[in-house]
Amino acid sequence: MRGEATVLHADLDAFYASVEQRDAPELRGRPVIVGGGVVLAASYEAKARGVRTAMGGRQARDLCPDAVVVPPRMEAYSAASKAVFSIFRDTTPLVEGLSIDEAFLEVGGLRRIAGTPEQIAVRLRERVRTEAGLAISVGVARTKFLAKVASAVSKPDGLLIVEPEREQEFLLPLPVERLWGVGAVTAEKLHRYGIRTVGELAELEAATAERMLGKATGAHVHALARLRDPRPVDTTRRRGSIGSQRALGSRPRSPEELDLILTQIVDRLARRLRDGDRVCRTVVLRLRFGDFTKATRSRSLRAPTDRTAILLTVARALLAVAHTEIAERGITLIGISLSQLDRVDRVHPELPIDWGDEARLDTVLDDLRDRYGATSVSRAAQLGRDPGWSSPVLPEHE
DNA sequence: TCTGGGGTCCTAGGACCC
DNA sequence: TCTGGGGTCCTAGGACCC
Repeated sequence: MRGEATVLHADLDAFYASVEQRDAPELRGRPVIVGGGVVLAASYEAKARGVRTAMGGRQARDLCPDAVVVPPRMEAYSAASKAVFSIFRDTTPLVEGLSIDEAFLEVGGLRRIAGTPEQIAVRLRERVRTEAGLAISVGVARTKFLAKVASAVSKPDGLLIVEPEREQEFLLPLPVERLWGVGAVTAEKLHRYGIRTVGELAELEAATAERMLGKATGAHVHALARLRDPRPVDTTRRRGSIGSQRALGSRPRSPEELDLILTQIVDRLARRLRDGDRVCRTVVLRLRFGDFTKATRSRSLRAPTDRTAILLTVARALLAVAHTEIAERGITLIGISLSQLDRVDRVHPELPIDWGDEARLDTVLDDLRDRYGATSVSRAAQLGRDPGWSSPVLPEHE
C-alpha cells in the first residue's frame, strides 16, 4: 500500500516570456527573450534555438539574432502570478507556493466534490488558459518530488500522471540531473563515480551516497532516487528572508553612489517588511567584487525591527567595514538580505519592535569596529541617525 | 559562460552556556 | 582554573532552485 497519486505540481511554461506574448500579440509565434544582460526567460521559440535561462545576453543574441528582446516587467508577472494562484486556491485550500510560477496542490480529499486528480488537473489547466491566458504544465503523482518531475517531463503545455505502480519505470531511467537538489556540482561528482541515471544512484547504499556527496545532500538525493519523499503539501510555509540586489557593471562607483543604491535597496525592503507585517533580526550585506568573487557580511540585532533607520544604519556599517576591499577590488553587485523574519504579532511584547535604543545600536556598531577595525563605522552611524537622510528623496512606491 | 534577481537549505568554526 | 560533552546562536560561505 503506497497511497494514491493525489499531489499536483503546477508549473507555468516559460512564465515571463509567456506573459509578454499574451500581452503583445505581435510577439506570439516569435522567439522572445526577457532580460538584457542575462536571459531571465526565453519563449519556446527561443528555447528551440538553444537560448537558455541565465545565459549571457550576447550569447543568446548570437544564437537567435531575430529574437525580440524585451525588458522585464515584474509588476505584470506578479499580477499574472496572483491571478493564477487564486485559481489554485479556488481548486483546493491545500496550496503550497514554491515560487512566482509554480505550486503544489493536494487534491486527495476532493474526489466526491471535484472528481479524480486527473479530472481536477484537466480543469485547472483549462481555467488557467482561459482565465489567465497562460499555458501551464501539471504533473500528478503520489509525492511532491514525483509530481514535480512529472510536470517538467510533460512540458510544454502538458499533463502527466505517474500512477503509483509505474513510478520506478518512470523515474529510474532519468538522468540524475532531474533529481531535486542535484545541480552542476553534484551531478559532476556523481558522474566521476560513473553514476548517470537515477536508477544507478538508487542501487547504492545510502551511506555510500552520503560519502560521495556529504551527509545531507547524499541522504536527500538517495532518498528521492529510492522514491522516498514523505513531505506533505505544506500550506503554512512562510518566507524566511527577503532580499534585493543590484548588479553594477564594471565601472568604478563612488562611495556616495554606493550609499545611494544601498539606501534605495534598504528603503524598499523595509517597506516590504512593514507591508507584510513582518520584522527581521539579521541584516546581510551581499557583495560581488570586480573579479566576480562573492562575500557576505552580516549582523544580528538583539531585538527584531522593521524600522528603515535601524536597518539602514546597520547596512551602512556593514558596507563601511568592507570599503577597503571594495576600493581595492572593485564592486559589481551590492545587495541586502533581511533574515530571521517573524510576524509582528509574534514578537514578544516585552521586546520593543521599534528598536529605538541607541545604546544597543551602538553595541552593534562597536562590535563591527572591534571585528574589522573600521574607522568609517561611526560615520555610517551618524548618517543613519541624521534626520535629514530619510526625509524622503525616495518615492513612496517601490 | 563574461555573468539577474529572488529565494531555500546545509556546513563549519567559534562563542557561550550548562 | 582541571576537563568533557551537548546545545544554541552567530557569521561566512556555498550549492541549488526558478
